[in-house]
Amino acid sequence: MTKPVKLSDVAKAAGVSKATASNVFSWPERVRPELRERVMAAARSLGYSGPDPKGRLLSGGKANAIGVVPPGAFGITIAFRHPYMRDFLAGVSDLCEEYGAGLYLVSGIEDQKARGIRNALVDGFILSSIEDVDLIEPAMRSRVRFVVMDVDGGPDISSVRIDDRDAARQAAQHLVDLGHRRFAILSVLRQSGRAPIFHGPAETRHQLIAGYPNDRDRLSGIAEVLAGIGISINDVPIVEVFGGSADVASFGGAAEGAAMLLDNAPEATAVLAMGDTQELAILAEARRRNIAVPYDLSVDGFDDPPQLALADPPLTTIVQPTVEKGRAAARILFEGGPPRQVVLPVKLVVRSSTAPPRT
Amino acid sequence: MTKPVKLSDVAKAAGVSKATASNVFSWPERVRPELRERVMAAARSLGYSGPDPKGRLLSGGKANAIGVVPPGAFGITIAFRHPYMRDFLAGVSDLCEEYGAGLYLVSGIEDQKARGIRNALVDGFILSSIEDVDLIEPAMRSRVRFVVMDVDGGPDISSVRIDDRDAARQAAQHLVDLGHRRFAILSVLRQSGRAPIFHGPAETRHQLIAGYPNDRDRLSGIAEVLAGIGISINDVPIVEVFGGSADVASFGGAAEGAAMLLDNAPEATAVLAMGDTQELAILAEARRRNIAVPYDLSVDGFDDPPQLALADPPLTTIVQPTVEKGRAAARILFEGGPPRQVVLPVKLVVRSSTAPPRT
DNA sequence: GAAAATATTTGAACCGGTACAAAGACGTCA
DNA sequence: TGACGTCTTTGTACCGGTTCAAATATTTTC
Repeated sequence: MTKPVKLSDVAKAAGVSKATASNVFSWPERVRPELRERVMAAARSLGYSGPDPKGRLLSGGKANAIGVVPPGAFGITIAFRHPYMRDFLAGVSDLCEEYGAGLYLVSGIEDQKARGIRNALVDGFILSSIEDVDLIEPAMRSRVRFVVMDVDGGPDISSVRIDDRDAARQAAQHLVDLGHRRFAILSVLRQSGRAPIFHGPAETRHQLIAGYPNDRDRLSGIAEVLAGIGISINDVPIVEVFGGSADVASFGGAAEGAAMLLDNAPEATAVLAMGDTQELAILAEARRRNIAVPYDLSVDGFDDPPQLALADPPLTTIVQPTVEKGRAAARILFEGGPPRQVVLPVKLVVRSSTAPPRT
Repeated sequence: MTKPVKLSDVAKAAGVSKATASNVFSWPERVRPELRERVMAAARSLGYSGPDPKGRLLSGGKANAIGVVPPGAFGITIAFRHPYMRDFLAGVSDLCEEYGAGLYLVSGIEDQKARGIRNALVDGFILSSIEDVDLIEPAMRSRVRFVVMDVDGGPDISSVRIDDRDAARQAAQHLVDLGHRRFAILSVLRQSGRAPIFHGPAETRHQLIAGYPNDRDRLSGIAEVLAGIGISINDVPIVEVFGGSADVASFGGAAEGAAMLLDNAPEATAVLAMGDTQELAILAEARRRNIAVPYDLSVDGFDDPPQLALADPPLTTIVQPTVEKGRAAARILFEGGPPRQVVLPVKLVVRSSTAPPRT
């Protein structure tokens, strides 16, 4: 293994200073053509193919890449297997291409992630999921900019998220417009391994619920709409359940939660499921009980992996602008400037899981 | 913007040498606990959060990442949108996760790619497509290892590809077994913008064809099987056509090529399409002419994007072990050692586009 | 033709760490 | 007590470039 040629070797061979040799590659127009050609010739004959990015990087340069920290416990591979992540990253990659930057996927699961963040050679980060909130701390320590997805980290942290409250309003309003008056909510518990929790009537429900701010926002959006027709959110039965992934046939604990909800709220004509997994779980549980969706029960949810449209019946749901979320996050990183908080609008897609109540 | 703290600042603050401070972070067990704690305390109070990867990288370290150069003219975004690339990268990412390394997607289209390669901060590369053959040169100049996909670059270049000849044998044998005797071939021309070329009877057809070695291998696999039943490949009508992407509704020039083939080989009972786009194009053209597949014409192809299974009728085709290709390529990079050439087996998936000839 | 303006080239100081041999500290054994 | 082995710590030389002010050439200007 022969020692690799470096810039100073070329400079010496061409009889110029290192600085000049450097200019030949990085600022050719600053060097007299004759000399430039001499350096090039030397480089060619030594087999030098341009500055090593390692050196360039250290010397104040940019890595010319942004990093994405994939969510959850599956590591990088989820980036290519989960429909949401694929769309999201497609958006990120659009901007990377536009700015001629590379895209780096940070490996590591669980506690390894922080290490992955510290060691990544990038100019900025995207923490791609709400599950990464505990990575905000290490990300702030790292010396590069970053953007958090789905969380409002305050004015000092760049973030991109959807308008959860408005999303909930749209979903709830849709059911109200259909004539529903008796609701039940299957909410999200973001703690793996926790059993479903049933909440009967209670005061200030939407502040007590154990979810993330996003989930509280959704609840308060629902509360707002229901208040408009004289219903208090405090009277609506709620089950919180850890959802797992909609990709997993079992839906994690969501199946159990769905059963609990139907047990405790048999009078409901409409269920607001606050996640895609939850929505699929309710559908499955309803089928098991011979409850016809949407005739006996309307189901409306959040998020839209392909399964929802392919379900039977196709599920009404709130659709996130997933690709646009990726674009927005990357844009913040590339454009620089002070931290920004971007809130993107969502869209209610009415399919066939909602209908007027039977009565 | 305050100047970032560096290792030497910490060392000074703790009253130790830079080397000791470095050890505290990289080889803690080499430093006496008392001193270690003193350095850590200094680091904490200065807000230093561990060695900057930039410095570490330059100093002989590894980037701890491998790069993938996406094929074609779409840049990175194809990595998340093209079914083949998604599967391939899922395989690559499996290995990255296993080795705790990051995955870097190199941006740049066309001639920008070489620059992207030179500037990428990675320990190794995968040139992910046969379309990247012209990048082998720049890749060799770069100082890192690399693997080429789908091409046999000889013993000095690591490569991963499928057994094209055997794939063709399987496809041809399948048609022969069904009883077909009159064949036509829709081959691949890998030059964008070229018009389809019709090849009537000619000598040593499979050597003259203008394709890549892979396509020649496929032709010679077919030739071998046909020779077994007394048919010379030289008597089989062939159209070569640039395929474009199967994602594009128009199939690029493939539609034109399909028409040319059916015009010139009306007697054929079976078409061997040498690419997925070609197969879809033949199917579409047959439908336009009211030729029933598979009753009037059997169609067998290579590669298996989801469209093929969803086509009407579902298409018989050769399926590549796409994920495994990604794994194998990454494995070569991670395991190191001398260049290796990996050839993976393929599988014929019989669906509904092939049947015995009508006669 | 000389001073002034402009274009090139260069030396030296970083960029932020790691590696390794040599030096110093400490304990052990004869 | 002195030679010797083991642990720690340190000085110094890289890793491979970029940058910038100062030095040197080359043109312009009058």
